[in-house]
Amino acid sequence: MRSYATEQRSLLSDYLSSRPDVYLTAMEVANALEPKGVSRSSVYRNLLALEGQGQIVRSAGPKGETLYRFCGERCSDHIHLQCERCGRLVHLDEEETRAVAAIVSTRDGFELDATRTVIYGICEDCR
Amino acid sequence: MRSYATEQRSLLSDYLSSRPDVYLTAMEVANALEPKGVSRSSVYRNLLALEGQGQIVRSAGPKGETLYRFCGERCSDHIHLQCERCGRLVHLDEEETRAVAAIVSTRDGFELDATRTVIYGICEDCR
DNA sequence: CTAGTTGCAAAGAGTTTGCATGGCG
DNA sequence: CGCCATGCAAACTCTTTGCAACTAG
Repeated sequence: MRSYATEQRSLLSDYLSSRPDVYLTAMEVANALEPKGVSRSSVYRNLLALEGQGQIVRSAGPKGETLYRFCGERCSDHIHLQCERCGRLVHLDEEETRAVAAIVSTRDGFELDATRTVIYGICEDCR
Repeated sequence: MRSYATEQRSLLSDYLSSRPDVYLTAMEVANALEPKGVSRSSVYRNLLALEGQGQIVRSAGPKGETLYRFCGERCSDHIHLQCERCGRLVHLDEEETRAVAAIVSTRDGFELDATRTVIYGICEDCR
């Protein structure tokens, strides 16, 4: 099953990649693209597809809202921190990520999934 | 505003505390307690209340489902690991948690929120 | 008594799906 | 052309809310 390069897909990709490091709800994306002629269902269908391809990461906010974040290739190899107050996202570097991985591996040989893990806290500016 | 000790609340607390370290959806809880005579709305209302009191932690699964987990007092001082495959929950000890906190604090003075943070990965048994 | 709590049913929010139309290749 | 993708609207799921009846203190 091949896949077609449609106008809507390209608009969606453009929008997401223009907002890296920001967690967006499907609704925000849909509202942003609706004026450009992308239907709600296409947004949902394509967000799912992009998630399957690993181009965006699906996660969830403290209240359970589903959130999507554009994910450059290079984001799969490190953990992210997120400030619970301002939402700022910080990318740990590979060395820091390895250090965390080392800690968790001492427990049941736990193998860290950096893609899915987000460490929450409060950044200095928000304190 | 004081609070009444009702039959429904006690059933809910009993049920939750009998299942520590397990993430439950509100629906699972509601289905389990419905036969005992607790209505769905009471389950939702009391889960919210318990979350406010810090007795349970609300989080979200990979697909965005809202999950609740009973949280003994002692769980607020350390991070949890969760296996993405079997769902097993591992409690890091305070020393390990401090080590992670130290790593993230080098970034923007980021102050770890151990209550909300869950590190995902795959446990040894599941590999 | 009297304020907090419950159950029900209806309303809401967010997401998914069926189907006919349209567009990429 | 053939197949995939789109748009629309209806269907769905999960959660919240209004209101009258109920109950703990």
